[in-house]
Amino acid sequence: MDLVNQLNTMQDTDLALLVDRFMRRIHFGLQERAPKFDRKAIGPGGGIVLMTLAEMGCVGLNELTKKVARDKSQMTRTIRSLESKGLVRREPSADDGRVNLVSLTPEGIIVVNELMQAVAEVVAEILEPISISEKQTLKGLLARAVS
Amino acid sequence: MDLVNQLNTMQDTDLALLVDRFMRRIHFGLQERAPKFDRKAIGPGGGIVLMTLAEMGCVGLNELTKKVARDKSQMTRTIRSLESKGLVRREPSADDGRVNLVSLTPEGIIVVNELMQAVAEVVAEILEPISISEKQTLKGLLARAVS
DNA sequence: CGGTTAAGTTGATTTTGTCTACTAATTGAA
DNA sequence: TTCAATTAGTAGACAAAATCAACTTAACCG
Repeated sequence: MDLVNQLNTMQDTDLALLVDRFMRRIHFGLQERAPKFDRKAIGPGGGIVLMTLAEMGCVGLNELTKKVARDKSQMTRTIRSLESKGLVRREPSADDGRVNLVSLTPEGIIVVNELMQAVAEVVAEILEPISISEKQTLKGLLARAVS
Repeated sequence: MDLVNQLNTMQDTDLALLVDRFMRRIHFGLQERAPKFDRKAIGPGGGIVLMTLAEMGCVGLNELTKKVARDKSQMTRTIRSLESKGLVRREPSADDGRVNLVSLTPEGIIVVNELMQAVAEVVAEILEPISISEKQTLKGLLARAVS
């Protein structure tokens, strides 16, 4: 790594802090609005799973776990909780007897739509100081980084 | 809000997921390297506080709490833990008898430097697919958003 | 067939987050 | 000046999430 790269790397530290603060602001923003959309008390953990399911469709628990970058055992419990609330459905895969396919129920779709609207509002609020084209840039960069 | 804005806002949802995944990847990256730099077992919570202190210098607990966007009572406990490890120091403020000023000790500075190097490496690794100028853009956008 | 790997579950433990109540110091206005 | 309201910080209790290890079952591969 050359000198320019090294100097640049050292500055990346605060990027981690920025991302953390971004995350926390989303969190607080959603918490404020929770009474309006979180009637099922899904919480942050459940919310991320639901939104990821909305993105991925019907998917095995393990694959879902990798996507959200959390622990398998925790995912089992989160899914069970969402299932008990009627928001997701599980069915054994026909192809592979080990995998349990998880997907949103019709009610889950309603709930995740309400959630996503709240998330969109909160994010829009946080990103208010930057322009629309900059938002696209930001999203594109993040997507390339974490893909 | 006009139609274009509204459409755009709806897409902001996945930005929250991207930020979450980014955060988790930093987390896992650091966890892998933890044996190499986290000799004091400060953990994620302590790490964020130490890095924030490195950024802010000597600062009251309440101000620090607002910066990292966490709970006051939790911050009290985190600081106490770091203090017991000799990484931070507390002293009552001369100006205001209520505030406890927190700052890094010399040992804390050493530890936070090691930590920041690890963070920088992990972030650089995650951001490997994007160019240096794009990193600057990303950081600038995030800074403007969460400032 | 038998060993190895992968998916998922369970249990135990720790770390964080959250909420309420509290003390002490400060502020500010009658 | 005095007293009510606010602010900084602490403590306790509890809930949510993360972590780690052990285990079952199914699939894979030689």
